[in-house]
Amino acid sequence: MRKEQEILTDYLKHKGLKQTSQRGIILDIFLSAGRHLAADELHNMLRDENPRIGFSTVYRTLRLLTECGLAREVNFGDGRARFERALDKSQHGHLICTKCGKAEEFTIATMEKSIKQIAVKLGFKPEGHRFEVYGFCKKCR
Amino acid sequence: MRKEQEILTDYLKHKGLKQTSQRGIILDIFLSAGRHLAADELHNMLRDENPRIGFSTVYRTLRLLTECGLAREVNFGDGRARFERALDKSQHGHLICTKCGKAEEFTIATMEKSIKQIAVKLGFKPEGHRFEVYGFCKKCR
DNA sequence: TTTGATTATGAGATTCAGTTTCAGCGAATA
DNA sequence: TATTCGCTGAAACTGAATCTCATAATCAAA
Repeated sequence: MRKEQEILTDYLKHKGLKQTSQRGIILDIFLSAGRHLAADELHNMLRDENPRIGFSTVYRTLRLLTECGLAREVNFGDGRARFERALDKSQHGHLICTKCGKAEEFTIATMEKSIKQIAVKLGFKPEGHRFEVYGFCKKCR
Repeated sequence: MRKEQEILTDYLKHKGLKQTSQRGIILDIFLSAGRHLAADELHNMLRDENPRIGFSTVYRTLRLLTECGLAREVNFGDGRARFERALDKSQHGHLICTKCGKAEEFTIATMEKSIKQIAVKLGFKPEGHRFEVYGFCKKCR
């Protein structure tokens, strides 16, 4: 069993929730897909193979994956929540093209440290962050 | 006439748009208010003095202010667009308390440089960015 | 001024993503 | 296998944002 499936299983057990085929399928698709999927995009990807899985379930499962640390919600300012893999991925920022909508990732090693310093100075306890740069990608500029 | 009013007037003239009392009032309230106002919050602030100004107008005017560079749209992840003064304010990040919802600002002078370096390396042309840190503020931690 | 072209306004309707509801369904445990 | 209790899917609902349209207001020209 892949590590992510195990994490989900453990989380469900721990919370007294149930293992269902839908949850397994959704996790699989989520992991195999590229990054930054909106709930309805994932739902569309399921449709062909699993036409009986409803949007609500996809949505609820993405929430579940976020809760148990397998997914992370990101927002690119277009009013749709997107989800990306969270496990084994360090925090990073996104370069979002305002023309074609593509999102690239970038890491800033010093970013984490800077945040901590600022937060400590202001008595703020950081739990997570979001760093997005908007502009034009190589193709669209 | 304050500088901001002048900028709005110039912008309207330039675009062939019309000066209206509503636009003046909304700009005034926007400038006098604290930061990070949602459209409906601003609308509520108007209500007592100007019960005839509709929400649509507030909303459209905030868009207008954003267009002409007087306002900037910020998003704190709760699904509501907020607006803050843009003029004479350097780019900054926000520390957002996930408990009480309060947002503090912090400046990121060194971050600007990092962004530019990264963008250049990836062929990305940055136009603006958003940097938000979520956590617990001094009171709520 | 008055006129006339054109933009602005406000109330309500619409949209759209996200969320909730609820009547069965199905997984887990004994 | 029976019983319990969470899960599912379709549809209804929510709330913010956006659009529509009849009427009102602006402003440049006469």
